[in-house]
Amino acid sequence: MPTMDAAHAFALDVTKVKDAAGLADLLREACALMGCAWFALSHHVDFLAAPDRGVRVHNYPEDWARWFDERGLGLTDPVHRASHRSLEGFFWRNMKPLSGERPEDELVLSEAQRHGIGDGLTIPAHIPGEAHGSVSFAWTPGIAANDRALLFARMIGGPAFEAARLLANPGLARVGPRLTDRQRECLILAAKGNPIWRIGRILDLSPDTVREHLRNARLRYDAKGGTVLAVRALYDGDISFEEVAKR
Amino acid sequence: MPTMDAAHAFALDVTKVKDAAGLADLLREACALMGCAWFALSHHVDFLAAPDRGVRVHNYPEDWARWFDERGLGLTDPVHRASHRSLEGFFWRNMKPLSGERPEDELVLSEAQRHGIGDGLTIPAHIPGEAHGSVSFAWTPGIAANDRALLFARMIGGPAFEAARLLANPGLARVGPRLTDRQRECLILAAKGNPIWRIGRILDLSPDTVREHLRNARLRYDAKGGTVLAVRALYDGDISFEEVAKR
DNA sequence: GCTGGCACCCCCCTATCGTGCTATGGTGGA
DNA sequence: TCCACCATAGCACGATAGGGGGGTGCCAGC
Repeated sequence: MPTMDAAHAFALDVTKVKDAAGLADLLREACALMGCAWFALSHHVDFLAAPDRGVRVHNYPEDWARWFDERGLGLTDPVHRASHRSLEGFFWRNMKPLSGERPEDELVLSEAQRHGIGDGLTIPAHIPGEAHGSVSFAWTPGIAANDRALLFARMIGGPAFEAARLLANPGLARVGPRLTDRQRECLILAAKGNPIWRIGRILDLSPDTVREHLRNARLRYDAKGGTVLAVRALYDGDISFEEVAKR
Repeated sequence: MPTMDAAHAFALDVTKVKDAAGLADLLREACALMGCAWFALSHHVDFLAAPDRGVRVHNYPEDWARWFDERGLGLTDPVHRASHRSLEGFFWRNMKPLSGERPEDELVLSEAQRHGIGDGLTIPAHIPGEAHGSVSFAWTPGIAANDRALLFARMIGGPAFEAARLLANPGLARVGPRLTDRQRECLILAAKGNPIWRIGRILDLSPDTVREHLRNARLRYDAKGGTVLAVRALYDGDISFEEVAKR
């Protein structure tokens, strides 16, 4: 039975996990409490065909995970899409209005069904300017996710994701190409709307140097222009809205 | 006593609230269950000296609210800052490592204390590319926020904020200057890195028209350049990361 | 009937950006 | 020692954006 005490214990334990396996064990236990078959905690990192940033811990069938990955569903997946539009956690059966409809969705859901994944629920996890993700629990076809499980998932989802975040990047829990300090400084000023010459004056650099830093930053993100660079750096957490907010 | 059943009831009731007063009543009840004195649900909308976007519901002393507003603490407030760096909810007494230190913080906290606001906890609420906010509960000085309250707040924070979001904008739950459709289309394509001439080709418009739409969009956001426009439109929810993600 | 907002189109001009190439000095690891 | 990476700086060119004009037609609200 999922209880507040169990959630409390989970929140305590999860701060102590050392690796993904430990996190998986805890999620498996939580899963058992809720009577569900599957769990999946994942960063949504397909944004730039990301290499290995972020963490994914799940007990889905390997077949399904492969099918999912081969199609690069990290962002297109209806559950992930819905989780980008919500914050409170939702049942999959209720997510259509959140994610809108896409022709491929039907295929994804039926394929999941084929792999023994029926109804489920998802707790979104967002931090402004950092990697996004979600924690999901799913049941075998025929069993409906219930309210109590959703409440329980709400209690443990945040801590679980926070733990994953720390595992992904023990240092500052940031994901992404990680610009150099100078590149970040230049980018932040540029994203605030400063022309290059003023960035140079502010940082006491030659305009050409600033241009060079921005150029290298663009290279890292494979971004054609300054706008794309800013957007991607924001999404990936190299810069945050707070830093870019004009003050 | 905050229980899962109470949280469940809250989550049901909160979907039915019609106005801010109704939401306040529910939060007051939740507050009573947790034994706390204060609640505050708020969008963090000081970003652009925002006029009236977003919702704020609280029972803080008027004096304190005024003091807070006069200083424009919407973004600078240490609790809000910390909530921009976390997702799982936190006790105020533990938030220093999250928010970093600023000299003014001491003043804010002691001023809060002076108004009868002691320890508390905050549940952050973020949606990529939408308004940020948080739900906080606070106790009178001397009483410490407890774990059970945190768990309870985790269960009700999301639904409460979601309700506030819908109140703020019954239509699509979006906050911000709301660009016209054409402006949005142009901006999205521009933020993907397309040069104006290509945007024109895609939308079957003259480049000058595209330029015109972008110009008007910039005017609305009072944004100097395209980068600033994209960042602000992202922050305010006129466009979302998903739309801007290269595909 | 007027005003305002929106979408649409056209012109010009200049500041800025994006990019290609080069080069130096420092640092840290293999 | 050498290589890789970073920060710094410079130069030159073409592409682009941003800002300033000028218009048209449509529709809603007063």
